[in-house]
Amino acid sequence: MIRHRGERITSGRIHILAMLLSERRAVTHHEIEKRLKDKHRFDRVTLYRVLDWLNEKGFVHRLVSADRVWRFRANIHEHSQQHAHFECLRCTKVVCLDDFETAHDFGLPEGYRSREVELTVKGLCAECV
Amino acid sequence: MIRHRGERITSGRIHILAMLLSERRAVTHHEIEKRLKDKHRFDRVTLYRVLDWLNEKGFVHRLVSADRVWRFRANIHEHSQQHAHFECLRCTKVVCLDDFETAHDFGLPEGYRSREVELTVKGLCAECV
DNA sequence: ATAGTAAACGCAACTGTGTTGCAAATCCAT
DNA sequence: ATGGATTTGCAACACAGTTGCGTTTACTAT
Repeated sequence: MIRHRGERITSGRIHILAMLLSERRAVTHHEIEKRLKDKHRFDRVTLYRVLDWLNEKGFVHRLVSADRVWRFRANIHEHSQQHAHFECLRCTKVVCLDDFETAHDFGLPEGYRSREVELTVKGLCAECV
Repeated sequence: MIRHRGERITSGRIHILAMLLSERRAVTHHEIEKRLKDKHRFDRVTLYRVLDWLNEKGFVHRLVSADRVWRFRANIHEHSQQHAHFECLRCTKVVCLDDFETAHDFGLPEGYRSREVELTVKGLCAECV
């Protein structure tokens, strides 16, 4: 995937992107570190840099939830300007809701320009209900 | 307002709530500190605690934006479970959009329960266009 | 294959937000 | 006014994320 776009390949990028692709939730850097610790041990900084890079290149997207921690998720629909996420109020898990459509007219003030829309639904996930 | 609800009054709570009520944006603790520095100087911790308290008591609400900083805003419509915010991608200003209605069915997974909905529109504000 | 170069990595040190423990100050009911 | 609970300020801390820099790695040109 990465080579196909003519980008530089490193083992970090491969493992991290593969892990994110296999995961349907948005995950924190801790979760990534933990899941990859047998395969490859990364410095925290490297992890952040790889994730930023993946984000910049459009392979993943990044979101911040109520605990103020970045979470990352592989992009399924590229170039999508709409994201919807569910945050569990109890276990803080974040799930991406891929299929949503919004009414687009949310009374923006005069002169304001919308570029991206993010919808966050907070509640309880199936395990925490 | 605070007394009316039978809650304890302190000068911090008064000044901070008054400031938030007079402001139509969601503001960071820095902005609050700056705006109040002639009237009253607070310790950072006190500010956070007052803001948490105001949030718990439902006088204000709290949101985290892309810079991972809490922002606070006085509640206009109490008990509202829907918030909409606009974030400027250039100046990171946050404005609350009070009038929005959502289509309510965002395909939550089986067993998930929605309790709060937050819509964030990212783009450029009038000054940054 | 090999050498050279640009990019990526690891380490250490740093920044900034937000939190905790505790003693001193303040609020408010009596 | 006074006593007891609540708030405040200070110092120290926790943790996510960042920066600088010297070393290593990936790719390119030979």
